[in-house]
Amino acid sequence: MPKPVLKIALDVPLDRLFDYLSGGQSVEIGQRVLVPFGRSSQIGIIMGKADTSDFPIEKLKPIAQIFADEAPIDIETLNLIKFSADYYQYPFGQALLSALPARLRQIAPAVSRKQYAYQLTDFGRAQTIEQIPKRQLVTRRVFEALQAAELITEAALDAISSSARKVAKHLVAQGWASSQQVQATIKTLETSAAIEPQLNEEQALAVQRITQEAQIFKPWLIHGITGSGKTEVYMRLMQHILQQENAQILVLVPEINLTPQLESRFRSRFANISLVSLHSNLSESERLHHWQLAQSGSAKIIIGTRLSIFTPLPNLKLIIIDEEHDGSYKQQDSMRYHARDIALVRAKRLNIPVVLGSATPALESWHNATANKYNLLSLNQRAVTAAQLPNIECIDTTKVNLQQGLTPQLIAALKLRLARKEQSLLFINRRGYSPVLLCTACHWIAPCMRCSSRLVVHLGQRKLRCHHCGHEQKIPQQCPSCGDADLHPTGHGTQRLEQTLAQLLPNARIARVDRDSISRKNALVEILDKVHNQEIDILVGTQMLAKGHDFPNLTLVGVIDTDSALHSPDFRASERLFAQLMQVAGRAGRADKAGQVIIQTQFPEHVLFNALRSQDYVSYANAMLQEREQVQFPPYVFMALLRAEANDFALVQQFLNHAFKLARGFNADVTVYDPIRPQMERLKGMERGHILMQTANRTALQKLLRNLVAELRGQTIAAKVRWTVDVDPLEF
DNA sequence: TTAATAGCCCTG
DNA sequence: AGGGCTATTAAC
Repeated sequence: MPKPVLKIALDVPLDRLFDYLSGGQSVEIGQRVLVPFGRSSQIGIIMGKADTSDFPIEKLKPIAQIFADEAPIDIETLNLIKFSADYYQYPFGQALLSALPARLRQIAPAVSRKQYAYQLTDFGRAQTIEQIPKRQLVTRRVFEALQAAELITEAALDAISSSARKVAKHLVAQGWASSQQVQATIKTLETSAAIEPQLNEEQALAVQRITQEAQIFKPWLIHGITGSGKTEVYMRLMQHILQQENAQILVLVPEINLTPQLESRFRSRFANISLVSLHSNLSESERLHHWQLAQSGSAKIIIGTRLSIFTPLPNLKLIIIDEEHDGSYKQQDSMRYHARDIALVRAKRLNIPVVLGSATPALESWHNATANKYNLLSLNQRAVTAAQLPNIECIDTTKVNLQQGLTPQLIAALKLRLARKEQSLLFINRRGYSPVLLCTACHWIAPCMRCSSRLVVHLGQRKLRCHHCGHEQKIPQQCPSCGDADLHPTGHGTQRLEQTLAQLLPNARIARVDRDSISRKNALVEILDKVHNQEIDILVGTQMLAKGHDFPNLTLVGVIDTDSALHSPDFRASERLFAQLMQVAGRAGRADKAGQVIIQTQFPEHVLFNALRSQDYVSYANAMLQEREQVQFPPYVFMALLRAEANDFALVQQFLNHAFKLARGFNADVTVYDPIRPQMERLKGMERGHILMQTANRTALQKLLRNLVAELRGQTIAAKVRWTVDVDPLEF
């Protein structure tokens, strides 16, 4: 006789389970159900079964529906999400439901697993590959695949390219192929795997050491300079792990911009192994489909962004975290988890290795490596032996005459590359035309009405725009403060730099890469293709360009203005800047051509630039760690923030003062600082404030937060503000 | 958190 | 009495 009471997790901000009657149906833990809740319905997950309830049993409602044909979520995944919800002080039900694909959170549509498969029509069989233009590579490969096999499923098409489905549909429209619906299975193409390059000594050693201990929990930190071939090491490890039957591997990547590259490298190396990606650019049904392939164990390699750390993976044997220092592993809303930290927990619980890779590890990770909590593996040689490290120089902008923000040295270097038919990259971390609109008469600066920020001039659209809240307005004709008509866009952004370059170097072919120019889905890929085909001479862009793109003919990198980060009040700003500059510098001279990096700055003697010039992450990291230890900042202490915001700052103040008194009373081991305002005092019309809590004792902090949150929930003042706890915050 | 409802002041 | 507002409380 099945137990009558079910404990169910729901997507509600109440940190507890709800009891329902099973109605005599047999159910499993982890199964998805539909239940009546209040006057509506909710999707829930069964977390337990019991004979009785603490709630009056006659008030319990029966569940409305069990999704019995779906595989339940396994206990390991449920426990991992439970741990995260507890650690990050977030309601478990919400944590759990938000880890599922959106389709599984919706009440209406049943799960769709129908899939299409394609085959050539008689007409299609009569065609030859020569009829497809050489440049339509994907179309050619799809056509070849269709010729070779009787029936090609969508999963198999995915293995060719992410655009292969579209191509197949196009072939149907042309009458070359026909489609039919099939049972969802997963087949992959048998194609010849890409050739494996020779490993250098360091790479070989890294692979050897990790594979020797591949059956147990061990965190590895691969510190490899740009171009040292980290990806090749990952792939050898994956090959080794995949020898175990059914083994699954999770590869975390920071952002979706990076995924297609890594994905295609993995696809060509592991041509006959099923690989899926999980990221927010997928359609809802694709995401569900990939997630289910992962959950069923049929997908062996899973490449995903931070959320994929919570994907059910029945045979997970290895976790790889690429660019582990990247801030996008930390979620900045709802449950503010850090995917890298959760990955460590997951690997430990499964007793499997976890590999972190970076050219500039996060100081937290570096600290763990020097303390022997992580095993450090260094790759100091570039994998292409001919490739040399770039020559980095700083130009003092206070000592030369700038031409539209550019130093003569940088302009000369750009001209030289043009003459040599080599490519250049200019890095400027400010999009738009200019960061401020200034009235030269009264020094009024256009502010955002909803945020404590300045509006950025976007000349192309003749608009002022707030980069924090998205607010847009027309550029005023005269100063709203003094009526003067002399309003000047001041400072440089990507658009202005692009325009300046076009004037200075009229023959250069220039492309700009920032969030504005690549809003279209394929725009970035198209520009990068053009760069590869030598159709672009100069790339202008923001940090988007810093990541993982390999341009063999790029020999010059110019860095325009990063000085503001040198003196930022955020103690992590210099760590981020160093990582970013190391990364952009690494874009120069990857192949056999020596690269040059020119940094324009007012502070050429700054220690950060000295470390950068010698490409010396290690000594700079050690110096930063020493500083952090002296002033007792992370990783030497643990921090948590209680953040609050409301339309009315008085409410924020009232709430934080109350919380402050509570927190002070809980635990003397934790230092609780007075409520303060963050750098961005106002954001999207909300007044903000926070309390910082700090301690060397993580357990004490956890305990305090648990008590504090429990106490605050349900207090009247807490209902009047929006508040969240941020454990191990990255931004203040 | 949302949403229903209890409580309160106001008008008529 | 009932409209309109805010504060309180339940959600299984």
